This record gives sequence, C-alpha cells and structure tokens, in this order.
Amino acid sequence: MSEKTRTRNPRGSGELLREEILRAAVALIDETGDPNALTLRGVARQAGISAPSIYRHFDDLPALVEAVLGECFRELAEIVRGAMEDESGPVAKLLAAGRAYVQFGWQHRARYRLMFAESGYAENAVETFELVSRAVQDCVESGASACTDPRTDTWMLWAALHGVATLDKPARADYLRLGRLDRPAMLETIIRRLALLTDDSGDHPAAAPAAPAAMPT
Amino acid sequence: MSEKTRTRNPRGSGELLREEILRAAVALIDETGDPNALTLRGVARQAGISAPSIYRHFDDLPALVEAVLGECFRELAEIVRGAMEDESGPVAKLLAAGRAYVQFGWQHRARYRLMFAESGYAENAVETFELVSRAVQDCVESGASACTDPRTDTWMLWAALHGVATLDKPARADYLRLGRLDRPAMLETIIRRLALLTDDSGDHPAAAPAAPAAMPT
DNA sequence: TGTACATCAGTGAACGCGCGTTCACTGATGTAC
DNA sequence: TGTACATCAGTGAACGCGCGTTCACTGATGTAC
Repeated sequence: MSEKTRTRNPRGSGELLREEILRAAVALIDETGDPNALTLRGVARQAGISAPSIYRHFDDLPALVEAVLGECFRELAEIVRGAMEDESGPVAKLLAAGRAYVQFGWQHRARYRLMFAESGYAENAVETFELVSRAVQDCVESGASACTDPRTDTWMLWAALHGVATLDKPARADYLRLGRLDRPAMLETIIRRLALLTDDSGDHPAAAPAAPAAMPT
Repeated sequence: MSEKTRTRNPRGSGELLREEILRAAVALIDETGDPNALTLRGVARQAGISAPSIYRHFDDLPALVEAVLGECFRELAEIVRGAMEDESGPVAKLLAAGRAYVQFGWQHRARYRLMFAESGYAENAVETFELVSRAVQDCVESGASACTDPRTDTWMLWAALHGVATLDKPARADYLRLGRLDRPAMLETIIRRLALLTDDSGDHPAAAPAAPAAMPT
C-alpha cells in the first residue's frame, strides 16, 4: 500500500497484516472475477507486500485459502442474519434471508463460486444453514408453512437458492427465450413453493393453512 | 495409446484424432475430478500424443475447451432425452428428466462444474432446457401441473436442479445434522413443488387438479 | 536518561515446475506421370 | 507397373511466463542494563 516499502506493523500486532492479507485476497477475487486468480503471489501483489511475507502469517497457500473461505462464509452468515433482523414476522424473515443469500451470490460471483468449489463448504455453511432452518421452523410454528420436515425442507430450499445464485449469470443473448425475467418475484415464488408457504402469508399467523402438497415417501 | 509413437491416421481423417482428443479431455476431467486439470499438455498426455499435435485440430486452448463443453452439453441433452423416452406420461417424463439431469451432475462432478463455470452455458444448455420446458408444458396440458407460466417455471426448476446437482457433495461429516437424506425422494419433492404437480399425479390425466399456490405478481 | 542488543515483521534473489505456444523437422501415404 | 514427389499428421526442442516455496538477509522497534 505504501510507496516503497510498507510501514512495518508494531511488534505484537502480526494480526494486522494477517487481516490485510485476507482483505486483499477477497478484493483480488472480487476485482478479477476469477476464483482461479486467488494465488499467493497475486494476493501479495494486491496487498502491496512481497510474496514471502505471506508465510509469516499462513503456513502455505491451502492455509490461506482456507482462511479466506472462513472469512467469506462468516460474511455471508452476517449478511443473511442482518437481512432477517431488518424484518419482522417469520415469513418476511425467511424471504429476506433468501433474498440476501442469493444477492450475495450475484454480487460476489467469483467469491461465491470459490466458496462452493472446495469440499469443505458444508462445515463452513453451518451457520447460515441454521439461520434459514430456524426461519423455516418459525414459519411452520406460526402456521405459515405446511412443512412437516423443516430441516430437510431447508436443505431443498438451500439447494434451490444455491442454484439461483449460481445459474443466474448474464444471459446476454436470450438463448432460452425467457424474455425479461422478474428475478426477485421468481425467487419469492421458489421460496414460497419449496417452503410450502400459504399463498397470502403476509405474516398474519392466524390465517388458515392452505392445502399442502405432502412429501412423497 | 500406442507404444512409442501413435500409428498415424490416414490422410483424409483428421477428424479421427480430433475426436480422440475430445475423448481424452473428457476422460482427463472425469479421472482427475478437477476441472482445472483440463490443460493442453494434460490432454496431450492423456491422448498419448505430443502437445503441439493438438494445434493441428484446435486453434488454441480456448477453442479446445469450447469444443469439450459442446461435447458435454450434447451428451447431457442425450441422456435427458433418453431418460424421458423410457417413460410414458408427462409427469413420469418430467420426473425422469430431472433425475437424469441431477444424476449426470453427480456422476460427473468435475465435468458438470466445468460446464457451468464458463459464461457460455446458456447457449449450450438450450437443447436440454427445451426438453424440460416441453415436459413441463405437457404436464400443464394434461392437467397434472397448475403452472401458468411454464417457461419461467422451467427456469426455476432448472435452477433448483442445478443447485441439487452442484450442492450434493460428500457431506462426509454430518455438519448440517441432516441424517441420511433420501435424495431421490427429495429430488422428486422439489420437482413436484416447483412444477406445481398435483399430489397424486401418477399420470392419470383425468384426475382433479389440486389447489394450486398461485405465483405472486 | 543513554546505549547496546535481541526480536521479528518484512524482503530480494533464486529454485524447479508445468503451463501455452512457436518452429523447423520427419516420414508415411496417396497421387501424377 | 514403377518411380518421383507433394501432402500433411504428428514430433522434439525450445521459449517465456507465473507459480509456490526456500533461504539468508535487513533494519526498525521494544527492552535490559
């Protein structure tokens, strides 16, 4: 960052550069739009330090990648949580969670891809999954959802959201002849159908539950 | 493939090695399980030829990758079509299409990832998309589906299937505490809910349509 | 308060590697006479 | 039918590049006396 050589961090604060490195890594992925751009030398370049400096803070490249992934998943959970807190009522919270999740994927394509490219995502995604799972459960308890197995239904919902977050790219040419899609509306529809939300559920919990489509055995 | 140097293909048949190269590329991805393993030199190694030989058949690496992607998408469409042809009745066909699609993703993880890693997937996926779109439309026409906008609903269904195909990885440790998932059943549930299939629709088109959850405007 | 010194965050040069691509070539095969 | 030759599928050697990693180093900073 500095002109010639960066101003050294004080003695006890090795943590500082560590966080700078992580921030640089995230910025690098976001800026290049390519998950493969996450290289040790690239991160060093982005952070304005020499490549070997990274070894003072991370054992090797895999360790750095792991730390980056942890950071990204933490941010994702925070965003989803924040979106939920801004709403009141279980259905509104669930819809907000879905919107926030997918939006994260859209806004940070490369990072999102990287997060789910490695095998360890299940462990990292626990926090976010629990948030959504709780939201679905709350919908059931308030009578807004007809789900009988909320946890499994959350997995299905997650898969669908993941698909939307991943698939919705440019569609520059309209090869699929879909015209202009109303993506927010589609996203809401997906959530409503998969989570078996009652049609009009605008968070008046006393509403009569609609006819549910039972899960096939 | 041969011991020292491969036996040359006869004069007019430059096509032969071209196809061998494509097969080698696919085998390479499937065997390594890593989309990034698709390198020009790697393909040459796998095909048992020298690296420069590839330039007799493809302009450069991007051209080779493009050809590989085209090949993979053609295979995907063929598999989905075959699965549909093995069933009779619109609902059975739709479910079979979904199963075949997701199974392709599970069986060829790396290849599937590669197919959707690049930006050109929409163009390549047209054929498969049309197959599923037709299947959904047939369900609507037979009264088995309550969809009012089959093409958009197909997109939503596709996104969900894509999510399932991508997300369902090892879950070696059960971080999400989902226990043993009945994946085929879950897949069917996803299709039924998103395509608004009537609950019992086992392809008796005269059955009374169940209460549909309308798409929010 | 002043000075010698140990600490340790960050560096510059070098390594071996696999990559995509180029270039001049080789030598079997089909064709012209 | 026999021979000279053009064709062209495939090759071996070499290039420059960016990568991850190592090594001995530098020099500002906090500490001991």
